[in-house]
Amino acid sequence: MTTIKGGRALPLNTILSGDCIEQMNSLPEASVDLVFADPPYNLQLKGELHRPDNSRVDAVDDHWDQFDSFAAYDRFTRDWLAAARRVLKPNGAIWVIGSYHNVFRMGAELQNQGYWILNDVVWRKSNPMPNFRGKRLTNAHETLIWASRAEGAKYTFNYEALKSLNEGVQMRSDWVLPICTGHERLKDDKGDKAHPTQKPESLLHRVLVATTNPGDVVLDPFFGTGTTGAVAKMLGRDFIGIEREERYRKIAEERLSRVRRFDREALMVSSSKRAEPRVPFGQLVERGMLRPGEVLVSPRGKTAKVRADGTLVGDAMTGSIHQVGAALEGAPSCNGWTYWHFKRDGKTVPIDVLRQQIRSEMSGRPH
Amino acid sequence: MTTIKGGRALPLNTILSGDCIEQMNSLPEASVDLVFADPPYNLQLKGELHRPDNSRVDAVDDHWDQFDSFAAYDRFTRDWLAAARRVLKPNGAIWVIGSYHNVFRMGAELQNQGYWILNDVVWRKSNPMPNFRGKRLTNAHETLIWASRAEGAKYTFNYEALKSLNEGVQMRSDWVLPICTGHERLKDDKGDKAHPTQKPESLLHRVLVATTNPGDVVLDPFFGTGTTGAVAKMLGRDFIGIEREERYRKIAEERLSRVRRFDREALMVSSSKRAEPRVPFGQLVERGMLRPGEVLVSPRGKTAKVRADGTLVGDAMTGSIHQVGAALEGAPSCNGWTYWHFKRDGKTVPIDVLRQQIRSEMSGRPH
DNA sequence: ACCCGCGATGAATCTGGTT
DNA sequence: TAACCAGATTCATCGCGGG
Repeated sequence: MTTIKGGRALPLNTILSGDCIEQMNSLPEASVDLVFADPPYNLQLKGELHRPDNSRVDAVDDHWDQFDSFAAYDRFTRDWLAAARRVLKPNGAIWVIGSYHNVFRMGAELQNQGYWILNDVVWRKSNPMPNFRGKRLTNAHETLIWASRAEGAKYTFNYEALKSLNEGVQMRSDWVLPICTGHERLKDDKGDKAHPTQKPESLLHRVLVATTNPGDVVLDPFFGTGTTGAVAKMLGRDFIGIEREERYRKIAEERLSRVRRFDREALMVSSSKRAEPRVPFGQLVERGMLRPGEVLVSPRGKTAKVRADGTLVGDAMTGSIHQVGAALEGAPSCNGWTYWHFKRDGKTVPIDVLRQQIRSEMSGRPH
Repeated sequence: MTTIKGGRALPLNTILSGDCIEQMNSLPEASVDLVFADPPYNLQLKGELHRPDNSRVDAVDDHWDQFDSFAAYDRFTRDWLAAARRVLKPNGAIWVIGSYHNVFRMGAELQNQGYWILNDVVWRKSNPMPNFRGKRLTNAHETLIWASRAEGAKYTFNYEALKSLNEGVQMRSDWVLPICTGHERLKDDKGDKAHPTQKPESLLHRVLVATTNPGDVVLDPFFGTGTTGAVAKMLGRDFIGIEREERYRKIAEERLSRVRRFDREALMVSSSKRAEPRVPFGQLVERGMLRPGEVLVSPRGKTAKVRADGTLVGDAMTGSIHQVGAALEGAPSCNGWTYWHFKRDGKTVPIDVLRQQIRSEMSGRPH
């Protein structure tokens, strides 16, 4: 348990029982970094059907019947998404997963509530169940939606880590992963599958590496047998689970007790340049790596002269390395660090090399 | 022109001008077999976007894609879907295509109106535009929804035809197809793209082969430059197009005049050459075949540790399996797959064995 | 004829810290 | 809060021109 402002406890790394909406509403607001939600779509709604105006269903037309069950599902979706939004930190984000039965309704409601969709992601199953009757296409994928709490939020995205996971190429919105089978698939006493829709750990691994950092709090309001919690624990994230069914909670507890966290070094992830400390160009001059008066050269042969204050003098233009580069190229912007080169021993070297040198001195450790 | 019951003419193989809702409402009810609709996506683009090389991205900023609010877009969606449903035959079906900006709203409204969703289909683009700022996943797919006019309708589905299109394996709900480029992409007088969102003929080919028969009537209420009509004509289906913008209608008319029935069949057999699928090393980690923190060994006894993002940590060096191998050997390059080994049951095994395992799971994998 | 390198481009809700 | 500005960021493919 961790105590946060207001003195209320955040029940970290535990599974709460009961209704997820009530439980989320009992948590302090703005307290979790990420929500991962795999809600049910086969709700048993018959018997509690009301139109929005509370009139009775007279069932002349099964179209109406359908409308009412969609309305009930929409109410449920609206309520749990609102509860999730309340507990999310301002820069938090959410993942939801579903199939065509429910994902369109979730996506529309996410937008209605002010969540800001970042990507929809297709989980392409490498080993789906075939369509036996040959009446439709093999349903070989599920859809995830990744959204920040609001437009403009500074969501977490470990771009470089995902690029590494994908062998150096930018990660796409379609992910090929096998469904959960074999030893990973939890069984009950009778050897049947313990949960009908257990998600593969590989899917959660990718989600959590992509959009959380170690120490983040991940909430799963439909915890089931605890895949989210298990992967969170492995990856050094904290989790909060909510699950209504006691039998799933028990299986999840047992599963979590067996999970071990990976060691700290393994959890470090490739970081982007953006995360590295900023080095002002002037420092290269101060340190004598470049001399005032020295001439820098662009790839296409333009030149500029270094001044003592770290500005450049080009053709009819003075300013930062970026400004002068942009002006010379007629471009909207320019990264002066990679644009400008200097000469040493007959070789032409980008000035970024000097920045790297300073950075490695600062960290004392090469990356 | 064909005359049907009630004496009203069905304007086959022509492009109607004007508002698609009005035009659909002027057609006789229950008269078309299939609707294919590629409506405005309601993209909400803020500023300009530049590629890393500073070139400007030519974005979809056309007036027809602008809506004031979700409410306005929802009204538009409700109206055109209702109009389409009226003109559909009882056993008719509809395809809509969209991205995360609009597809959830379309899917929900389809369900609300009593359409019966049969599949959602993912068009996985083999050559999408990358995410230039590294802030999200590459948006590498669009979503299609296939729905019958009502639950229980006897919709058309050419199961065997699709199976043969797919080298004898049941067609899945994810289709890998390139975007429309090269000579197929229509250009205007200035050599720029004539329409910002022209769809590839291969996509329409698959849709029409799957869910229509020769002689069926296909209606496209957002005809654009006429891809639906062109493929329908090639395949011996009749079409009705509706398009508001005169410049698109003119281009489509000209295009259709050049199309000949059948001349495409031979070409459309998907190229059988298929390279071995690339398996990123990171997938072995995500799938739990290797654990973060686990130590890999080289033939000459060098070691490195696996991280959660699929990179290796060696002596004073972090990077891909290939980079770290090359660095340790002082070689310009290194095939990490054969260089690195892991231990299981006392045996030392190259990691390439695990890659083979994944590939065999994927095999039989259709495109 | 064939190969290679270069430039162009595609439905995109695409920055973030400091002053 | 708005303005300013440093500076980080791309993959597959096609067409074309030169060798």
